[in-house]
Amino acid sequence: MAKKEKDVSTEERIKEAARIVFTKKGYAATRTRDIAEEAGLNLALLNYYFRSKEKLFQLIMEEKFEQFFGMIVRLLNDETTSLEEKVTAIAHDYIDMLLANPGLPIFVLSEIRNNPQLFSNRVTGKLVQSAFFKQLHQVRPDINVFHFILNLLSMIIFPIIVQPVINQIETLQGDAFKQFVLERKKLIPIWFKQILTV
Amino acid sequence: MAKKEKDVSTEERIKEAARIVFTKKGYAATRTRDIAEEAGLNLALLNYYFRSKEKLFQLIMEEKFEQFFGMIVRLLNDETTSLEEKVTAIAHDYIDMLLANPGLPIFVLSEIRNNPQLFSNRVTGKLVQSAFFKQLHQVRPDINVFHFILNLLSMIIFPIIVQPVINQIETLQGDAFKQFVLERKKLIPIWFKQILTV
DNA sequence: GTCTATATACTGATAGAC
DNA sequence: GTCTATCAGTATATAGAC
Repeated sequence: MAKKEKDVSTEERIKEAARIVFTKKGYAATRTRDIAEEAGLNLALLNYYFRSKEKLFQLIMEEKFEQFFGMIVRLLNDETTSLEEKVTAIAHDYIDMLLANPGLPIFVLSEIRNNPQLFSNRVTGKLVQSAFFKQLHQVRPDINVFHFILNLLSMIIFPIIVQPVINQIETLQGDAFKQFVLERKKLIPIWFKQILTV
Repeated sequence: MAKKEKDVSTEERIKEAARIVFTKKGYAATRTRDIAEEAGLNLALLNYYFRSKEKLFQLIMEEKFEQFFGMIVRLLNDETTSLEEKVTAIAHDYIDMLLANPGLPIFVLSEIRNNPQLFSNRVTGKLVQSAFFKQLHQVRPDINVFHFILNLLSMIIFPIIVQPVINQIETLQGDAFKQFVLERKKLIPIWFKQILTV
């Protein structure tokens, strides 16, 4: 019995609280006291485990970066699937992930705005050389294929970003919004195929 | 000579500085000192003219809301234009406005996230009853037409939101990004027509 | 109207008891 | 490891001189 596994470790409880509060309010608007309260723990424990707000944030930020960009990069780089299969897979998997983490896109993108140097070109470098990029170029060599990649990601991510606005529409509140986004799993591959047609 | 028109009034200089700093960093990360410095004025003048950071922010926020939502709502509500004309006009006018104000979407959307109650349903109410909404419904009565409205706005706004990411791509830096977005003025109406096709 | 100096409140971080 | 109490630094806001 090396470690008594009660529920969750204090360290993990703080991290989970930090995920929630940072994602919801952003770095600047988050007070360390908010995180401690969310975790149901004492404020001093944050510094005991993570030294500073800044260090704790960097930890969460790396996680969220990987969560936001990782799946896309892996799916676009898959050498074994067709163009059509990639589009279907991205629409399906990414929408599921975003519905589970609706605050993720606006959090990552606004923190990049606040601190552009946080963002390396690792991600975009992989994009340019991706299998998806090459496959698109074969279908439409006449147009900069970034247009199509952006269109695909736009149609998937943008509705999640504007969810607080859409939720004001009476017929798109609560579960209706979720259903609306889930419909797009099937529709986006169809639309994407249509815009590729010359 | 009612008013000596030197350059600009102190009040307007503070407002302009506030527009720049708030849009760039968001409410929480903005210090009143940043605004004073940006305006080249003394810190105390902010409170002299606007009472508080909060009041100054609300002023700027209302402006930015109108800037972000106003043009869309007016164009969508235009009873005199066809569906196709509306799409062309939105793509053209809105892309120009966003290129002149690239920080606008992420600012407005992240402040709505931080403070959802700031956002009334005035905007969305008008959307549902808009001419655009009705015209779309005539073409595609089989699908929730919000899908198409969102697709249009996605394709226009999303590239601006992810500009800091796209700028990491070597071939899309500086003026190349601007040219890339300007190409979309012509392309988006074409794509939009294609996804409406059954 | 505009400045300097300062009051007041808040926030991140730490010391020290348990 | 976890808590209470508190420090030090910073931010908004104001008082008062000019």
